[in-house]
Amino acid sequence: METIEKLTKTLRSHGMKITPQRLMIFKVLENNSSHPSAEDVYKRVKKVYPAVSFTTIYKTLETLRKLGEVREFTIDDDRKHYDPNTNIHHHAICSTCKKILDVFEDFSPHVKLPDFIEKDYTVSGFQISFFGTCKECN
Amino acid sequence: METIEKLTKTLRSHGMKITPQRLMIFKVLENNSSHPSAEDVYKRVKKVYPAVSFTTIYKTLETLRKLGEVREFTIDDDRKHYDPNTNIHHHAICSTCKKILDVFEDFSPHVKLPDFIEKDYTVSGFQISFFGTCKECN
DNA sequence: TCGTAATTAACAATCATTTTTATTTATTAT
DNA sequence: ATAATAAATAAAAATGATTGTTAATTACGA
Repeated sequence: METIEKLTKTLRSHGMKITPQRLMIFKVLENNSSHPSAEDVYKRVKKVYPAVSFTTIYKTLETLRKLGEVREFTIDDDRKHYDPNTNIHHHAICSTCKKILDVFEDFSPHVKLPDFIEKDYTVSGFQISFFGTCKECN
Repeated sequence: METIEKLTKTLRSHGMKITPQRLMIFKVLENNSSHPSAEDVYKRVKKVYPAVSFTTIYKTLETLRKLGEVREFTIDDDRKHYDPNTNIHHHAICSTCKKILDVFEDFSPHVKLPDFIEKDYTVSGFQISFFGTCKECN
């Protein structure tokens, strides 16, 4: 099944409208694994859809997040980033160029959660951020 | 050696002035492991030092960060948080009350860094965020 | 095709943080 | 100890990301 069709179904099942803006923003995200900010998304969408507003980008990103279609996260940056890959994975961040690389390794078998967390918390998952410097910036 | 004395020495060695504001902000942080935001720090400092300005809090927090006296980080929140514990440790965040708990477990022996990161990145460290719900919010 | 509620675009507002500027203060040399 | 001065502070304005408001537009069921 096409992912865009899956989105269409999801939207419909939630009684939400299928608008060109939503489809476009979703498509832009699907083809962008560079963890874009709202502004990045806005710029890309604007190329194809010059009349789009920033408000729509923000609203739609929140909609997609609520629907579980994108993951929202912050690094030590002043803006939020969006990731079309909602599967569990981790990140390696270059402290110089701020580029974010995906790390698809599954660490859960190796990371033993401390007992006190298990007792006091209902842990739903964990996220590892590797810090360092990438090849290009070295 | 008192930590406040260590700070005094560090400031002096960097040719920086030892001001009551700096000492107070540092003290507030030392006694606060709840990962306060700049505003949290401001409120606490203001109780003892009512004339303090927000600017000073921000400037001083940046100063302390540059000196390596505090760690700055962001969770999926819209504000930065400050941690007086600069040793490597991890966090457990309650998605309901947003409280942040320290996790002092050393995971480095158990987390095998993927080869491609080792090759492309000079990894300086990693940080694990555990997500879930705390006892009180369950 | 029409009616209507949802969505959008435009714009204003907000919130955290940063910058600017004039005043004050900690320190160093006298 | 005092004065000179470079750094730090307070106050206020500016900025930049994000959110709220409102009126116009549009998707879609009747």
